[in-house]
Amino acid sequence: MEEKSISTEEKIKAAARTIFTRKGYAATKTRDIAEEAGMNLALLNYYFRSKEKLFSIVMAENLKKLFGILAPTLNDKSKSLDEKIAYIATSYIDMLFLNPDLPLFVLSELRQNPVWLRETLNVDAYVIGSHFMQQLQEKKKDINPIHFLMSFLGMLIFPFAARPILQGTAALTDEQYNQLMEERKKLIPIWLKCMLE
Amino acid sequence: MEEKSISTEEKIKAAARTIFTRKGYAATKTRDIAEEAGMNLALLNYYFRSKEKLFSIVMAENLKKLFGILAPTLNDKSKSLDEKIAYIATSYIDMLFLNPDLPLFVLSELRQNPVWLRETLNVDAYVIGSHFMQQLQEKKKDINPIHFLMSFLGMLIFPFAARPILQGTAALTDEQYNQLMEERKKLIPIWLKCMLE
DNA sequence: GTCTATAGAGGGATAGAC
DNA sequence: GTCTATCCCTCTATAGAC
Repeated sequence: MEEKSISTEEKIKAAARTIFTRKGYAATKTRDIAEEAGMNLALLNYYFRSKEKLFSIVMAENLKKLFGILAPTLNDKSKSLDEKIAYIATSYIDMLFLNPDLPLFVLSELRQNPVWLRETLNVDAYVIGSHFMQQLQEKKKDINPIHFLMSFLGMLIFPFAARPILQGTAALTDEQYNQLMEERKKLIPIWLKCMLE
Repeated sequence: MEEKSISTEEKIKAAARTIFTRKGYAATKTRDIAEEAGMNLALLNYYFRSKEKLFSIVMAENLKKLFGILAPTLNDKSKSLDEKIAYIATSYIDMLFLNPDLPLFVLSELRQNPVWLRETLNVDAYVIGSHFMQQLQEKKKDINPIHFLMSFLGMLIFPFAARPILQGTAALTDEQYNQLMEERKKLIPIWLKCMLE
């Protein structure tokens, strides 16, 4: 409620987001978060009741970031199928550039605790039942549109989830990796178009 | 060295594989492994020196399972590009059916500790420098073949990594999910062929 | 080889001074 | 609001009986 408190609370939340998202719930120590935030451990429990409470806030934010981008575009009836695909490919890769740890974090933690999905946002309505999925179904009547959604997201997300492996084994510099991801903004829509012919 | 010991040792290793692969290193308690193995906690440390030692064995096995399938086929010079793709799609999906937690486990743990890759198997030589990659390069001279590898693996792996989300949001029964994965054995090669035209 | 009991460290949470 | 000191539980690892 005080002036200072807002800044401190935000600092803790930012630190928690960083550490939790990078290491996951179990591997994260509250002491690490405090250190990252540049302050004492006791403040975590002063502002947020517990490690778990802090985590749930971070998780909700991350889920929103990961699905929030998707839902509005998927249901934008003014956009054609191709336009949706091109727009999502670009904006999703841009978002993943800024939040590279997000996909693996969400996939891992959600596997342990699938409850989150229902509680925070109802993805089923806005993703599975979206205008985008209807357009896919129309275009390819004999194939379940979920197939295309899985492939689309897989092509977008996998290179970020597997970045350490890719860079390690293919000996890619950061510049080379970044350039590849830039190229994918154009390539993935081309590929999807071809898959839908 | 005794007769009984082999069985017990294997039981522990199997339990460790299950729990570690499902929950990751940090979230796994040695007590859980002991319970899963149906025996006492002290036996873990009798057969394997520590939690970490046991983990490294499981990790090595999992890495081998995940990449071991790939390497021989990727370098089989008697197989055409299309044959390689078709064979890998089928065998990889079959393997993932049996080990659904494998990809997320390896991706997550490797992110924390990229050392593993170099130590256990040199993926760079057998995957990045494979005959498969050469074939891709020849077929599409103006596109980095890593793009196709990323998309191929993404399309194969993502549906398994995201299974809880998919099943939860799309309200898929296990049968429906399994059928989708079966369909992908044929669809993914068709899609890749089209991407390579 | 297998068990029970316990040592010892680490980490989440709180008390209480300022 | 912020800090130090500390409680207390959980978890890994080991000692020692059988």
